[in-house]
Amino acid sequence: MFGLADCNNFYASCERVFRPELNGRPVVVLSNNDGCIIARSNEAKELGIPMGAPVFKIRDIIEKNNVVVFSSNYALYGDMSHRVMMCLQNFAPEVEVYSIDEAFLHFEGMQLIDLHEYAAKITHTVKRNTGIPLSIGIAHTKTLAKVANHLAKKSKVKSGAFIIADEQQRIEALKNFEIDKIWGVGRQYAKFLKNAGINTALDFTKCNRNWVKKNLTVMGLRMWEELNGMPCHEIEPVPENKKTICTSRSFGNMLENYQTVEEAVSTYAARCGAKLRKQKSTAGVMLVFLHTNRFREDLPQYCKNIVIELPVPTNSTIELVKYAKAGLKAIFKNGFKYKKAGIIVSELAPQTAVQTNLFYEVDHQKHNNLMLVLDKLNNTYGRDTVRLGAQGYSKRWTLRQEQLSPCYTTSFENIMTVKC
DNA sequence: TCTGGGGTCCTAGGACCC
DNA sequence: TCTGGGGTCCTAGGACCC
Repeated sequence: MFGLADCNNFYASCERVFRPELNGRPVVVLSNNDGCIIARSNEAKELGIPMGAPVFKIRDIIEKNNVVVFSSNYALYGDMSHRVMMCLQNFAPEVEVYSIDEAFLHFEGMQLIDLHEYAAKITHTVKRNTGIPLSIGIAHTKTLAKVANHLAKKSKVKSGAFIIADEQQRIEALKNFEIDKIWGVGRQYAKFLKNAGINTALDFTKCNRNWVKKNLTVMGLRMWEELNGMPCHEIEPVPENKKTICTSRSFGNMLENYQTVEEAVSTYAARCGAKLRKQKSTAGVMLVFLHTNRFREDLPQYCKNIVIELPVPTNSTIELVKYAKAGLKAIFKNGFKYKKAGIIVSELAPQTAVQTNLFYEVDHQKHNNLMLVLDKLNNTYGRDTVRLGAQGYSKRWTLRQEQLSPCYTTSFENIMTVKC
């Protein structure tokens, strides 16, 4: 059996762990730059606040109902996520961390006498140890476990668990399960399937196999098989290395000045370097992009990217920043108000297998040694403690985060305060 | 005034090979 | 009027996930 453990309203719940007086009150968490709603407590959902809504469009709901608003605090959520995942490791031989707030558990080889009891024990323990409420769905395939998890959340049973163990339960669960809630059915497929008269998960499982493959590709076919109880997706306890890495941000304010954009882009390149080194990869190709604010139809628009082939694959921040700056120089045009820029690195390869270039003069060993020290310092004392001059000091481009909570669990000062 | 930031996989079609 | 039969690799675009 597979279990899917999914934290309830994760970001909002993280904030509440350290502000227990907010229990029972509507809480929302915003995206970067305090732009959109990306997490809601149950009370906020009941007020009809939609997921993804730009916050300025629902300002009146927020004020009228005294909704508590937080900027996103990924240092906090990342650390809380880690605690939840560590706790889940104790309950199954194989655990796959699927996202910041979700994990698949594979109960392979376990003699589970009473699944309900065991699932309830998991949710209870995670809540007790971390403060985070959890729902868990258990079934014979990952896709069915996803369905079960949805039903666990919907039914609001105290244990937070829902189990699809036999054929009758499977049919019962799928009978009223809306097609667009299935894992793997997005907006386009939902529209297509509804047009074809397929409205529930059960309808879908009764479709002709070839028809499914023809119209929804092999992805759809796997979905169909999994919903019919035949596992296609295995558990992946060890995460694969990334094949592309992207660092991009919208700026807190629109930027016109070249120097300022260059500082931002250099910082994104440095961040890509750190991510590459973390998974022991080098990048062979870099893409730099830049664009104006597409929502401001009253302003002139500009959107451009450039692809740079690196002469020798690298993960050195010094080199990556150099190429990022060159790329930016090639695409930057004066006279526009820029809103967002980013770096995407690809053609990733293991850093142990770099094909060098006879005519390239960079001393890679020297760079590697330097990066090792740089990472060590920044991991210990905080991001960008040591950085390239190109990344700047002005911070005129940084995020807007007006409702940021303290990093309760990761900031040195906070931890000391709590202990005292 | 204010609109997020990451990723993956699959397919069709074109260019090229023999 | 008639125009072979295999392949591979690459890319853009479209779908999906959190």
